[in-house]
Amino acid sequence: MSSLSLYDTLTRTTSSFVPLKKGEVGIYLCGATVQAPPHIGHVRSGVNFDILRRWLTKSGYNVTFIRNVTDIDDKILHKAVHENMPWWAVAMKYERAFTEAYAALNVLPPTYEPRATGHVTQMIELMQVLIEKGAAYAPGNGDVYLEVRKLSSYLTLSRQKLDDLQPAADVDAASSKKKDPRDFALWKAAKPGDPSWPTPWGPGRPGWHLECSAMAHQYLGESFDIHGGGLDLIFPHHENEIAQSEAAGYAFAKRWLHNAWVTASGEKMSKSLGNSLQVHELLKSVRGIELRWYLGSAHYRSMLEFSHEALAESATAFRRIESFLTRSVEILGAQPTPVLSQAFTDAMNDDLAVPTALASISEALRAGNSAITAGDSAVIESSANEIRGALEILGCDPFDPAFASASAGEDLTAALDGTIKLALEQRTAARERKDFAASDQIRDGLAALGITIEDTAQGPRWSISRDGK
RNA sequence: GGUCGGAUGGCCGAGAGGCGAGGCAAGGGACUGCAAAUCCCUCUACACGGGUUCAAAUCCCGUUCCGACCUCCA
Repeated sequence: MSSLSLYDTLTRTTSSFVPLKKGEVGIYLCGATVQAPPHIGHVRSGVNFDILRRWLTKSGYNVTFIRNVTDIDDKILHKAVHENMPWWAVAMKYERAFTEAYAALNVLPPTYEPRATGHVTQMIELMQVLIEKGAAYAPGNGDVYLEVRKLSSYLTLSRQKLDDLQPAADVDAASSKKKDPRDFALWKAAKPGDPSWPTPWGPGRPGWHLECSAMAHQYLGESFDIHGGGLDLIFPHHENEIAQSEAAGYAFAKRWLHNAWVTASGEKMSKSLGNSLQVHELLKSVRGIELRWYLGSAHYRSMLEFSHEALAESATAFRRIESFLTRSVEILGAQPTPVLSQAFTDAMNDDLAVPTALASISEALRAGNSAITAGDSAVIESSANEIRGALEILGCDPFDPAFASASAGEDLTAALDGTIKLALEQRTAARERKDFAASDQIRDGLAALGITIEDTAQGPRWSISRDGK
């Protein structure tokens, strides 16, 4: 049995994963800033880390998975003006959109999902510690800053030098109270009309970075195993989290994992691409399980170049796997029992090498399909078990109730099945009397309704072939 | 300017010194009344130029192109 190795952005190397506490893993994932509907880049992060979580759980760890919601932020405030809604209504609206997207993709709910606005107390406490230790200062204008010059370890995650950074453009130096232009705001004084919370330094609202340090500390303690997020968070967000937390005396994250982007036309996804790559839009052309399969199929550290063609192709490949499992149930009369193959396990243990793991599924699929032709139920069963075991880890198990069709009830399905079987009996009769015109008419008629007929050794079977949900 | 990635066959996408992942598409074959599904076979690549080595897609040097971050992006 191999053991898990994971990459670490801090060391830029892959190393054996050893938890701080035997049998336990604490993960903090930077979740969404709820200021717009989720696009597939956002949920790729969710899917990638969900696979990590499932794999750790399967490996026997008790995983505490914290994924925050940033529900107060400049963009949310702007959006509130734009949409003529209170800022908290904007945050809630998009938080729900994210929750729905995660659910559609079978991303397991976090152990806890803390909101920034619910942790102002912890943030104030953290700032007090930082000020006491001399790492932060409140210049009297209501802001609180972290003094980055004092931190020798600052910028080690992104491997930059403080003096090489381009000077921040956010402040006109004249009015700034910062000791150094690169000092960053832990807390921002309230401007007229802004939401605010009372603090010892005056009313204000959280800076972007402070929340994560405060919440990670609250739920995972001074030190925890894995901190994750998108590549673009390395600097400044994660760098600043480290600065705040270490200056407060916490050891903080032992390992950093960052997922790469979904790109379109070689570029990182952005709002300029419009709404077409929102999860909500894409789910009109493929099912959630298919979108998840696509997003999870590339290695988490590799860029995934999005195209509608690639997505459609990926969905086709997935249906092929799903179709085998469906047929295995028809033949064996029972759902497969998830089993992990050695090849799959080894691949996953190698820094979650999902693409390699998928190759093992392909092999099992071929063996399983051949076994159907040969009527070898032992091999059908073992192949189906192995495939289901793999799909379960990838969060793409078609038997998972999370993917159960919400629209068609069981009664309806049974009625449809009976109806189609009547037609198929007619067709079989026609074929037996070699009236192929009549049999083809039935098949074409069903095809026009989106129902595909396949003649198998066990007789005809049908499936709904139309795209969509 | 600083930091960090990437370039693999028609397409997607792994690998990271030797035994040429896998998928999709395409062509051929088997099966079929014809299909569909399935299986078998074929096509075999690592941006460019040097170098190291018995051996380089993989290591080193250089070049080109693409991308990301550099204070509120997953």
